[in-house]
Amino acid sequence: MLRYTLRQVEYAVAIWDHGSVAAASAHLGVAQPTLSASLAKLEEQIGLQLFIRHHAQGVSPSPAGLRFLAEARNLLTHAQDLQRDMLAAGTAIEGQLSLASFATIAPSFVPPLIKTFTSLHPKVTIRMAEGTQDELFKGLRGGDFDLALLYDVDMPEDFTVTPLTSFAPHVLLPGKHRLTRLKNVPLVALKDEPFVLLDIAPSRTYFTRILETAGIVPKVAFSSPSLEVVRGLVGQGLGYSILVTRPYGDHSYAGEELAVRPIADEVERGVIALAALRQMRKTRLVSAFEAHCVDFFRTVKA
Amino acid sequence: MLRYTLRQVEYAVAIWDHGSVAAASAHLGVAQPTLSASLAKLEEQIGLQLFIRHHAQGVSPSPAGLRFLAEARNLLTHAQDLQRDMLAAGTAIEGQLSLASFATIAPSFVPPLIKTFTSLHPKVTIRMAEGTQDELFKGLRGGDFDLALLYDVDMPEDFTVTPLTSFAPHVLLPGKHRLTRLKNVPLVALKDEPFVLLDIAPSRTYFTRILETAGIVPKVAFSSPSLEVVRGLVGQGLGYSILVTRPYGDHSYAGEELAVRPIADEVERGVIALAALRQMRKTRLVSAFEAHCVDFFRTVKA
DNA sequence: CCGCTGGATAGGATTTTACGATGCTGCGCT
DNA sequence: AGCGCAGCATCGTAAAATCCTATCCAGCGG
Repeated sequence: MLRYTLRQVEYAVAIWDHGSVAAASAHLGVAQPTLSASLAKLEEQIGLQLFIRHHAQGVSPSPAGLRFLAEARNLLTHAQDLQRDMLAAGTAIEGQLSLASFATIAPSFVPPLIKTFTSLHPKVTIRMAEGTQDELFKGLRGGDFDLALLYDVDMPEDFTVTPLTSFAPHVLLPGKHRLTRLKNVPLVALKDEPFVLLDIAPSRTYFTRILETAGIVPKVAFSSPSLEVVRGLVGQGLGYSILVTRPYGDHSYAGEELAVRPIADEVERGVIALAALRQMRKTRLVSAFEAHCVDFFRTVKA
Repeated sequence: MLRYTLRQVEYAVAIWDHGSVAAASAHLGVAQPTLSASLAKLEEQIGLQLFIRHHAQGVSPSPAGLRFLAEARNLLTHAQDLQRDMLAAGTAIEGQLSLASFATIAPSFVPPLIKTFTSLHPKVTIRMAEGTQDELFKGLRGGDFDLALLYDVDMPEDFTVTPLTSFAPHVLLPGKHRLTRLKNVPLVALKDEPFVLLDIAPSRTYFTRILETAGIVPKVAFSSPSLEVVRGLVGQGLGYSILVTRPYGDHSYAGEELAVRPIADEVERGVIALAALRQMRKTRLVSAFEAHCVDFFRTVKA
């Protein structure tokens, strides 16, 4: 248990600097008896007489006091540095931001977001992480991330959600599929086709809900948690898929041609949002990044 | 002005270490609401949320909190180190002692005193200084010295004095002086001899007082603040002197023979003492050295 | 000897810190 | 599904710390 306070150290060092209790009192804007008592108490608590009192002539450090005071000043600056850093961390836009992103969203949006934000605020560094929705939730709740970029689907109550933009899901077909003739694909047309499901929460429930809302029971032929594996499977002609994320270039990793078609029906759009733990008080850095994301997607859309 | 206390930091770090307020409470022996309130206040004062609260599952640091806590732990160990050092400085026999000595006493006694003390307490270092009585007083009052070794003559009221030993003053004569025939020299025999005065306070008044008490008005032919210069002057046959300090070997620096004779009269002895500022609370190191000096002179005399 | 300077003390108001008791909420067990 | 448990927050209150104003007291200088 510590037996002295930073306040006491602060006062003692000020008395040292000014050579007298009275001078320190004037300089600190604290009553002289306050300093006198504080010093007496500090001396009692550390069991060391710090100053020699000269009547009407101030005080001077004792030999042992001198050693304490030198060290005490170090401690004081240490404490002041910490305070400065922390006040800055709460109010300035600098330091580290921990951003997590849903795996399929990250590649398209995180790099440009970071690029534009850090060029506005060069003193900011951003740590990135990816994961499934559950991992993002866990990370936010566990304090691993400040913010998470994800789809606004099945969000628990303890998060705040800031919608950024939305995308209509599309049908993904093998390049040579007969339905590629259609400009827009009605969901009923997929009724009997084999379905390749992107199997990550919450995408899984989102996609099946779209189909079931249209009265279709999807025939899940394959499923994978990897977007690129799903695209590869479709490319191989093993079925169709319904996706929101649309990488640049309509080819799978293996090179097969893919066809992307809008859905003719009115369907629930995939809403990309920024989530934060509701109970977390946001630092200015976090708020600034949040605002930046909103801006970014507004200007991208326009 | 610092906006947080070491106590708050201590508690916050403990909460971090134990993963929950309740666990920290049990470990610190402090009521849980106390920690809870202390933490809330700290968070408010530094403007940062440090922990995320999990209902019935403890707390975990937020991303920003983690950075604070890491730094805070450094500060805490810094503060604890300082406290440990200072408690040790007050109670253990280690660290630095600042010892001043009256110039003529130093050469004979300071080296053996230090030798014996540091061999008993190897962790002690001793800084030495020499000076005239006035310089010793000033240094003690100004906090430059812990203790001063001096003659107990004309001591102001604001010092404590610990007598260590005493020496009878002696008459110093040129080697060939006619009075060297006497085994003891009565002071009246010096009545018309030229006197060489060791002119340092308080020796000056001490020696003249001895002579005047015997009804003699000394004929001061020469005076010098240096013991060895006085001995040299006597060696040259320029007069006699009265001294207390008696170096080994009865020759001056220049090599002239000197004769030392006891004083036949009953005279005031020169009392060597250890002085400290009365208002100074003594550290254990200072007390130990004081006790050692008393011991040392008791055994030397025996 | 008197006034000035500067530290210590006294008394009292305010703030802080601590406690016990209790409330509230999510998790896990039955 | 409900219930108990775990764990943080809140409330009320007592004790302690902090700070203020007013005053005292001791050296020093004129």
